[in-house]
Amino acid sequence: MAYKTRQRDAIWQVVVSSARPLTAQEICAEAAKSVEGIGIATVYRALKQMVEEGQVRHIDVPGVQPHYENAALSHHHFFLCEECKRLFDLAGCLRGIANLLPSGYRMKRHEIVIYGECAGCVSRA
Amino acid sequence: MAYKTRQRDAIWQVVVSSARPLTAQEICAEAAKSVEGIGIATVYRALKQMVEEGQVRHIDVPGVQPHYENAALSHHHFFLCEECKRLFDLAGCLRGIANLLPSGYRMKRHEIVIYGECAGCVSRA
DNA sequence: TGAAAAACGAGAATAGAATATCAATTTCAC
DNA sequence: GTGAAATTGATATTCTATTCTCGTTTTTCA
Repeated sequence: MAYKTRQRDAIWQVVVSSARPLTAQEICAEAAKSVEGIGIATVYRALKQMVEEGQVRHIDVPGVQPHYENAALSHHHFFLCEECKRLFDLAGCLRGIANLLPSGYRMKRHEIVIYGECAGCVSRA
Repeated sequence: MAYKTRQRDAIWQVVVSSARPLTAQEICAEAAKSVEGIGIATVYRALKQMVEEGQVRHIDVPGVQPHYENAALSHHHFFLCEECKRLFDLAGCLRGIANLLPSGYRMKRHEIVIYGECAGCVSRA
């Protein structure tokens, strides 16, 4: 049985209230504001469980550590700022992706990642 | 100065004559057919140099080891077969990718990866 | 309230790709 | 052909995100 703990509550709160995907480190740092001294192992344990239970999504983008976000968010893709290395959500998707497939191939899912500079870094430059 | 060696020739030949991106391991195994006993360190060294010199492209797709391919190939994306774990090239691209960007964001490049089953695995199933 | 089960935190251990090391071999310019 | 410089292959080492270990603490529920 799963126990309800201050640590897990804090981790969950951080994930669902974030406007963008976060790394385990970022989640740990943010959760530490509510639960002082929370350990990174606890964050990994909780995230792993939440991913298995389908509440949290694990996001792998080349070039940066894995990120995590609320799995309830609708289908979308990501933007990686090469300047500040932060990952952002992109709204919407594209049509015609299946047209890229050679005949005989079956598509199960797809990922789109855009690399560049976020608004903050563009204006700061 | 760079010396021309049997090993490098073999590695280069494997890369340019492959119909799809290969991993360092695959390249090593394939190159071993021309140069018996070629070591994995040599493959990594050669690939690293070729990437720096712009002849070879380093491809990072989540879930599989890095792959390498001829950098002279025109812009395209990738398909990962979740059954046989092989990576394939997809011809062409999509329009309107920049439309996904929030205002103020600057796109430098993009990646599209489709996951599914390749023709071989579909027909074998 | 008490006891069993689960979770915690700190730090050690793991794993796997990539790099470094180094003696032996190969390449190249002359 | 010769010697300096580069490369090779085997293996040790590094690196770092994640998991494991384990003694302690917290949660749950009768």
